[in-house]
Amino acid sequence: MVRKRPANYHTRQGQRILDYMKSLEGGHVTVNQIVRHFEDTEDVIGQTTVYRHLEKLAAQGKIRKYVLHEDKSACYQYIDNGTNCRGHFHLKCEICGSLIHMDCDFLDEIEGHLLSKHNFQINMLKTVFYGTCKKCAAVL
Amino acid sequence: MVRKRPANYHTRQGQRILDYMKSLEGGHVTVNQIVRHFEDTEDVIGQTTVYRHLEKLAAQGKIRKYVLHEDKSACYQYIDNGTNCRGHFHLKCEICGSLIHMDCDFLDEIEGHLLSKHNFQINMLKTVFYGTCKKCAAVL
DNA sequence: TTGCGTGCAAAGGTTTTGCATGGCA
DNA sequence: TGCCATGCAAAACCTTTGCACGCAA
Repeated sequence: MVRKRPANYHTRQGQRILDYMKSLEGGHVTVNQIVRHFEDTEDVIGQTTVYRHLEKLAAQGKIRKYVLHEDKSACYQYIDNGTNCRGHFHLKCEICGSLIHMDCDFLDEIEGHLLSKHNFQINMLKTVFYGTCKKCAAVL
Repeated sequence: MVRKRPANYHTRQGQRILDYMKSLEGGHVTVNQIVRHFEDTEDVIGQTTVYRHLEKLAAQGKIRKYVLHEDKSACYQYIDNGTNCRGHFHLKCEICGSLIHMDCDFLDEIEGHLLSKHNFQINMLKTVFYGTCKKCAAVL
């Protein structure tokens, strides 16, 4: 029998990474930025460790991973558990990077359409709509 | 003065790549798949050449480049100016990993709603709907 | 002939993996 | 003590660039 353990030891590195992600208050960072941040504080954490923690946190739903086109590397962002993200979609601006939470009844229409017409059960927690937000569209 | 020449020589490789993209009838391929395709036909084309042609074709608007999250490499798709210029949904099954691309008028509704109600211009090339496909839902 | 096209090789960058060591419980 | 976590080094990948040679016009 394969038992999947929680296996979440409390380590200095794990705690520091989570704390740092929280401290960003919604801002997004790349793995490299995280590594450099800890180098600056002389509290070095190996990049392999950073990758592995981010992967774990993303799987737990504590952070979200983005792959923005302009950047070559992925961006990660902490998700505040205080706000319940279950009932809405996320809009990610590809230009300024801001994440917009969309609470709207239209959500049900999308969900219903995909399920009834395409037999597809959408996962709202993971799905992100990419595009251009109001502010950035105005500048263009 | 910098003069940008058209500089479009007609070559075997360029023609074969364009023909192949057209033959896919809307399907996606990666650079690797293209290279392997020509290896199979014993009409080998270097991957550098493939990259450069795809870049050129994308700049000309003849093909579309997708950078999908989970995939490591970019996907390219021929754009049929007659029928296929509208774009489509991308549904990614989180269980079996299959990518479903489907044309549906509902796309316009989503686009319109996000723009009119939320001032958000969605980028359908980048947006992927995550969830569970029909087959995998049946197994669960 | 001119100069772009081609493709090998190598570089550049991100992410993953192997493995010996370190550290939590 | 038993595992998991860590992090160095190396591998695995994708994409771009340098350069000599090929080929279209």
